[in-house]
Amino acid sequence: MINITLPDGSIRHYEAPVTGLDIARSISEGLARNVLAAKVNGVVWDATRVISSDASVKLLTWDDEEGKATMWHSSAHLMAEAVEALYPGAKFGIGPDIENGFYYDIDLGDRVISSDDFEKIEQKMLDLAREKHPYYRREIPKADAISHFATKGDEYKLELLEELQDGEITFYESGHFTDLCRGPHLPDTSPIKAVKILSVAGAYWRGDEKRKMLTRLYGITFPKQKELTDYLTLLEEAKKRDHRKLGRELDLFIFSQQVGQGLPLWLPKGAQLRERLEQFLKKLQRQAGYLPVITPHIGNVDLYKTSGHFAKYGADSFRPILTPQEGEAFMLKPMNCPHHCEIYRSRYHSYKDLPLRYAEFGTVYRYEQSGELHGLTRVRGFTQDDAHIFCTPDQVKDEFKNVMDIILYIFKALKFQDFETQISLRDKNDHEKYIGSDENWDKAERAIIEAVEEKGLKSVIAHGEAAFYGPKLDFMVRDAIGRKWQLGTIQVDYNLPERFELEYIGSDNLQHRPVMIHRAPFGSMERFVAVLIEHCAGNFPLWLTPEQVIILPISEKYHEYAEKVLKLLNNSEIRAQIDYRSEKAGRKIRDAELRKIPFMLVVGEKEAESGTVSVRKHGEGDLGAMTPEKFAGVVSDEIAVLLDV
RNA sequence: GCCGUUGUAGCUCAGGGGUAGAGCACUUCCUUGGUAAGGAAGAGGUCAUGAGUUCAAUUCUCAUCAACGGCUCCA
Repeated sequence: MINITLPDGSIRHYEAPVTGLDIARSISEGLARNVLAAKVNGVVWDATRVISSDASVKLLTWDDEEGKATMWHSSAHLMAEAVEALYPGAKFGIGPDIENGFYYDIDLGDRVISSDDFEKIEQKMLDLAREKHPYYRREIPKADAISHFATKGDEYKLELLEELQDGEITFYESGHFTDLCRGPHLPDTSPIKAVKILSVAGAYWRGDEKRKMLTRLYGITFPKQKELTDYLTLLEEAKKRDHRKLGRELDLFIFSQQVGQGLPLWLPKGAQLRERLEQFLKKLQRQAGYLPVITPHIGNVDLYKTSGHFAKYGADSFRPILTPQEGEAFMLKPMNCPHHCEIYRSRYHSYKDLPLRYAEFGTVYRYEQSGELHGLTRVRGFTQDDAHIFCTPDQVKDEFKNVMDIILYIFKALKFQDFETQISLRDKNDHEKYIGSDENWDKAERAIIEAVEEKGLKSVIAHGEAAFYGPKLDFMVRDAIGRKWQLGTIQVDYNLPERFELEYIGSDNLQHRPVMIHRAPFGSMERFVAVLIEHCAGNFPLWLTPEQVIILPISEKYHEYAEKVLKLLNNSEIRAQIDYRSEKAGRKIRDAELRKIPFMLVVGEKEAESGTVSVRKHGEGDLGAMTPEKFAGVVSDEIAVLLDV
């Protein structure tokens, strides 16, 4: 007798060992048809795997993340089978499920797969799926596994096998494809009804740039054709939010090959947007006790030797600039912190001065590999909303929390609700990668973890992701197509104060070393604006948007009245313009809607006579007529609401 | 940097061994209008750059540059 506890707490009794599929059948045929895998005592298993003792079981379907993952993992095998059939002799690396679909890394020898080949692979997958091949799980001795792949000549699987212990090796077989795999998998291929190969890319074997580059095929599958269609529509919609596309359409920024790759040119509207963000943060920083500083765009190489940046990144930086006479070497500023350290060092400090918070919108230049550049999110010249807080060790946690408050306020004001936070700690086994003592690292890591806990923020801990000089807390936000970008960052640093021999005189009249906190709530203006564009699809909050209002005269006869309205609005600090073109109202409205201008004011005979404006709101439509004064009130009210968070 | 794809007008794209096309945008003219595109005419391109093949290259080959999708990297 076996007792199976289901998620609702009910217990079902079975005479003999059962599989997840058996349990599903005993509940309903419909469930049995939909079950993709079974979670047995918290571990995802094949639905066909025998459960021989009492267990709690959750049957997984397409509605469960783990059900989807199982389906996609099985789909990766299906794709591999199709590729093997179409490209005999292909060798296979790894093929996991991912957030949206799956991929498989394949060594095709001299052959190349391009997007033209996707259709035939999709078709082959569908043909194979229809044959309803079961996925068989087999436990296999290591020696047999090795001989299988040695015969096949697949060195990648052999390498993976080297790391596995005898007794924990399983093979999965479906159709003509056998793979070294931990599983779990679908009962058979039949749930895979809709297939799309999404893209092909190169990927280094085991993520190591020194090793061979394999062909990585990305795909996704669904149990229904409609879900695939919906997913593809979603992708199309996301593309419309792409900041590179909107940046051009809304005249925010451009790139020029003449100027150089990764060097954005901010157009007037983009510059206004960015300046407004800067002013917003500057105000917050004034209130929080930050002091502005300004430092040059270049710094002597020795400065970066002192900071340690030169040793770490010198080889991967823009080459130093030399003076013609003296032969001095200057680097384009890759970081603001060394400059700020020099400012701190320029005079004696008492503990009474601390914390000292130096803030600067500092433009830095970093050589990023050409393949890395991406719109405004990854550039070679960018402006950090940087600040460095010099404080006593006791002040670290409070200062850290104050910075978190600023970041959280900004995210709230801009409606970034679904951000993630990541605590990046060092890899304790890798001493090469970091500078500074273990003791200081421990102190800094503890301070961050505690501050995050005390703020009640949910976060993930990433070991080995710390900067070389200290641990950090990053705020990550996703772009339109789900890629994660780091925006705000707070980093504790015990190392630069050491390297620059920074000091303060304590109440004991002895010299002490301050702690430094690097922080940038936006991260970089470029990346932040990029993510903001995608986040709001170009419909910026009223207080930020470069053009708040456009006045649309019905005909030339009302230009004079339009100008009167404009003057009034400008006096109320509202950013408005007049569309003087000799176009019909419908046309002017359409263009203003496409430009995503929040308010349109239609003025014609009626309005001129009654001293009103007809207000139309972007995306909503006609709000009716009101006096310009009342409209100005509407605008300032809306801004007040947006900023009251 | 690596793998793959792409590069034709400001933008979106069609075309194709015999020195180029559309729509939108732009300019001018007509039109003076009421909540998502009024009409006409015009101007605009060394077909990314450089070599090669050819009687002839924007088209084919190669290289370079850049963009795009990934990988690696990211102070």
